[in-house]
Amino acid sequence: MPELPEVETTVRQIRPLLVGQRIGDVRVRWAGSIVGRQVAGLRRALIGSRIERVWRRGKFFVFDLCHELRGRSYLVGHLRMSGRLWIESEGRPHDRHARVEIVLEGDQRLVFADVRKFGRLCLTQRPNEILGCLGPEPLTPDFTRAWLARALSNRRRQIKPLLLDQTFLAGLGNIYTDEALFRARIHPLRLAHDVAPAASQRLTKSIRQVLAAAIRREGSSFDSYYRTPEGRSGRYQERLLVYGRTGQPCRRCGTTIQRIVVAQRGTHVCPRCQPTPPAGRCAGGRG
DNA sequence: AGCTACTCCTGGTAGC
DNA sequence: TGCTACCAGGAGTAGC
Repeated sequence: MPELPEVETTVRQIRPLLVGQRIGDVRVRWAGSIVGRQVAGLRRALIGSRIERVWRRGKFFVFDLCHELRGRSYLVGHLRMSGRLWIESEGRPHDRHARVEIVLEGDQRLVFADVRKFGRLCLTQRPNEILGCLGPEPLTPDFTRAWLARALSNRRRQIKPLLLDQTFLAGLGNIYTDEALFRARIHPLRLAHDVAPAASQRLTKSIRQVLAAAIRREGSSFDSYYRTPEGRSGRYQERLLVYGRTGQPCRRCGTTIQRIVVAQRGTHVCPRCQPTPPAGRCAGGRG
């Protein structure tokens, strides 16, 4: 599932092919991919616009657009579970999961494909209405040990659902949350305010490390859905320490990796490296 | 504030 | 082989 590393990889690969291009046409093959199903409005705004910038915030990708008559607008998108972006020749037969196609100059098109149809595109003049509520970016200087320690101390909430909350920290999903918690030796059910200072420091570092390493390997192709825009599988799944390793030995201590459910999400833990919080030090969920 | 349950979806797979 | 049933999961929302 696309998380920060997969979206970053996607943006890096499509950016050089998109910036400076003018949009010639837009084909919406499934209106549900457009927020509010405003297909006509989306087409009107996009056709004739030039793509000025392609960037990422959390798991969102953003195209800054400029139209000679209509001025500036922003296409903000989210890949959710199974969304993909790539650029291909207009001559190719369309992919059966293509939901939106944006026709560019030079006989090329940008394809937004999405098997499970959870992904969304939103055209807006005010991207901050979508992006403004996101927490800090974990790979920028505002994400520090001091910030995380203070933010955790304020929250009475299980650490895993907190890390998945995009308004708390932007970009982590199920895979990299499990990986970061394992590396920091924190059980996912531990209450945020109960994470020890040393563990909080390890967590800051492990979040940065796991995301940076995953970007270097172009993300994780854990299921068959994620491919880079250039058509390759990610290579970080080979490095995963707990995610998807239920029943296999922990790479650190050899104990069998367990799968539990936390906040309705499949969650992978090493019961020895990530000891279960004592009773009263974790809320709700089962171990 | 923070929990659970439900919704949106399809492809893959288990069971018969 | 072919059918049904169920599951995964990011994020939004409702209800408690």
